[in-house]
Amino acid sequence: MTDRPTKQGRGRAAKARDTVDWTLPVDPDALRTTLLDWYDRHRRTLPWRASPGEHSDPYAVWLSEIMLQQTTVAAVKGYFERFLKRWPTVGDLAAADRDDVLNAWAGLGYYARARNLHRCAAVVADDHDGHFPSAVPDLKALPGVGDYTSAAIAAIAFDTPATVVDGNVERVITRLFALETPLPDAKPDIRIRTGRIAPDTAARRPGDFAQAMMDLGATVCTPRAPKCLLCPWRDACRAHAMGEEERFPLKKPKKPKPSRQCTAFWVTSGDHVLLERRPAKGLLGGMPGLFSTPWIDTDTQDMADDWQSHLPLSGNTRTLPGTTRHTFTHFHLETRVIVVSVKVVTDIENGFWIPLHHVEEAGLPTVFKKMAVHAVSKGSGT
DNA sequence: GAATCGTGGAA
DNA sequence: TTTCCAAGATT
Repeated sequence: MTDRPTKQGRGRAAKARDTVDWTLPVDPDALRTTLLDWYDRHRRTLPWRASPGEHSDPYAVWLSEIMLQQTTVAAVKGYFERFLKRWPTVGDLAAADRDDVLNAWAGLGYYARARNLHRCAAVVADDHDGHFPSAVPDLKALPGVGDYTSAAIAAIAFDTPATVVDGNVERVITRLFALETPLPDAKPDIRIRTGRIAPDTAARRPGDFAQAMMDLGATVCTPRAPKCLLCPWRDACRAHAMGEEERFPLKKPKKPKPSRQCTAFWVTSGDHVLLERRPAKGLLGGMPGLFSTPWIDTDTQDMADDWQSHLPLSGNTRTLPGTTRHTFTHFHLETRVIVVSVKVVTDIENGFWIPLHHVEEAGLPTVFKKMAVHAVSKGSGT
C-alpha cells in the first residue's frame, strides 16, 4: 500500500498521512484479514451483539455504545437489558419521562450520558422518523454521539466503512507500531494508521473489524499482562519485538486529585425523608441527592463548620459518628452526615419527600447512596 | 487544549 | 490503601 500523490489544499490529516512511517513486516490487508479470522474463532456473545450473519438493531447498538463509554462491559450488561426491555424502541425511550430515564441510569455514572440519551432519542424520533441515520456526520450531530460512537454505530449497525478508535484501539495500535508519542497527542496518528488497516468496503466487514479490534484490546492486548502468545498480530507487533508491550500507550502525566468535604443532611419526618432534585447541569445534574453544604476544597479552606446556614429545614439535629468517602473522576469527597428530625412534612424549593422504604428506588447516585446507608445504619438509635 | 464528568473492579 | 482504568463527549 503506497501513499497517495500529493494534492493542493489538503487538511492536517492528509498531511500526516503522507508522513506515516509504515515499518511493519506485513501489509495492512494481511493484518485486517488475520484479525477477522481471529474474530471468527473467538467472537464473544454479548447482549447487544448480533449473532453471525444477523442484522443488528441500530437502536440497540446506539444504546449499548452510549452505556459503554468509559464503562466496563460487566457494569453495562444489566442496565442494557433493563433499558431494552422497558423501552424496546427509540420511540418508547423518546416518550419516556426524563426522570424515569435518569432513575434507570442511576449508578452507572456520567449522568450527562443519560440526559443526552433522552435528548437523542427525541431527535431521532422527531427529526429522523424514528430511524437512526447511517452516515457518520449525521450520527455525530446527535447529542452524546462523538467521534468514536458515530463511527461505531455506522460500522456495527450499518456495516459502513468507518474508522473506529476507542481506548482499546489506541492501545493496540500504539503497541503495534511502538508509537512513542504520548496520548492524547498521538490520536491523529493512531486514527490514520487504524484507517489504513480497517476495511474500505462493506464487503470487508467493517462492523466485525471494529468489534474485533476492541475485543482484541479487551481480551488479549490488555493494559497489564497482555496475552501476546494468543495474539493474531504477535509477529507484526513492534512493541512485542521490543519486549516492552506494557510501556505502550505512553500517556501524559495526570494531575493529582484534590480532596473536598461537606456536611449532608438526612432530613426525616415520620417515615419520610427529604431529598433534593439537583440542578439540570453539572456534576450529577438532574439527579436526586441529599441536601448538603457546599463541597469545599480541603486544602484551601478551613474546616468550615457553618452547616447551620445551609440547613434546609429546622428541627432536632444530631451529628452522626464517622464519615462517608467517595471518589469522583477529579476529586475525593468526605462527608459528615447530620440527621435532622422535623415535625411536619414541609415542601421546599427543589426538595421532595419520599417514604423511607422507597429510598432504594429513588435513583440516588452512588455518592448519595453511601450517605443514605450511613444515615440509616448509624442513625437508627433515635 | 485542558477540565469536567461516575463508578466499581483489579492489582 | 492507592492507583489505574473501562467500547468518550462536551465545553
